[in-house]
Amino acid sequence: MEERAYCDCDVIHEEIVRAVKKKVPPMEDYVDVANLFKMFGDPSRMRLLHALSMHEMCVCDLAVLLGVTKSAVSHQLKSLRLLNLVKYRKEGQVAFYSLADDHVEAIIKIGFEHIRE
Amino acid sequence: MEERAYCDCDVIHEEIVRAVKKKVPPMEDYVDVANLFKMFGDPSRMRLLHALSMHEMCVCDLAVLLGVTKSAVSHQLKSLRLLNLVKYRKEGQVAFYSLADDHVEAIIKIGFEHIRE
DNA sequence: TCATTAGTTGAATGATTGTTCAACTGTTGA
DNA sequence: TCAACAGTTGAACAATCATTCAACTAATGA
Repeated sequence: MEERAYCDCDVIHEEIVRAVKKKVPPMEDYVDVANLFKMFGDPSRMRLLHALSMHEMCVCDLAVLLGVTKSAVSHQLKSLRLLNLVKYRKEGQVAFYSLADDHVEAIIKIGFEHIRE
Repeated sequence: MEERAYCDCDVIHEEIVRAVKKKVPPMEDYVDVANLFKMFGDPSRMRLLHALSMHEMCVCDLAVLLGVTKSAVSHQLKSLRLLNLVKYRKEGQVAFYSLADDHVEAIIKIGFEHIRE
């Protein structure tokens, strides 16, 4: 993650490395993209997102469906909310969660397509 | 990750949960999809994959470009190889790595698009 | 033939992360 | 007014993971 000054070997194909280096976006972009995909990189969270792609649900429903505590679900939903992957509407004390937009569903879809190739 | 028998709350919307439960794929599928996205969920690996999307490269080139050891790169490439996300051709002692197919590039692309929305 | 070099591997380590527990907030309705 | 309940939060813990180091394999070329 951190930039290092040395390496235990020399570059072999300098021209290529130099050319690629020129086109490399700032580190921050990679961190953002990685943080995005990290949300899809856990089976429980994947199940949660996939469930929400079928129907909006409250925290208790999700907890029962996934077989984990309300707390676990709430923690996960918070991470997902911070990255704008889910949204919710409140009805009394009940929070109905759903996917934030079609992008999220598209990523879920591409994932399932890939493993069933 | 493990199935639990209890939950600290009751289901609120039984019909919804039952309906969704019917459409839920086996756990193994979620594990596979999660393992796929996990590969894109690390900034270093994301940089590595993005670099390979521009040009095939050997382990040393990648190590210098990313500022990590050959060993680190080799470990990452092994994980990526096991999931069929990268392939390589050998020329003497030099292994030229590249993305396995267009699917991989598509996922990288969708990630960058998402963060620049 | 042997020193050099590209790449791999396994163990060790430090960091990250997913879950639970317990305590909390805020809303409802009796 | 207050008990019940949906949801959140933070600390703690166990598991996972990315990296390094050191030792190794195999190919090159002098």
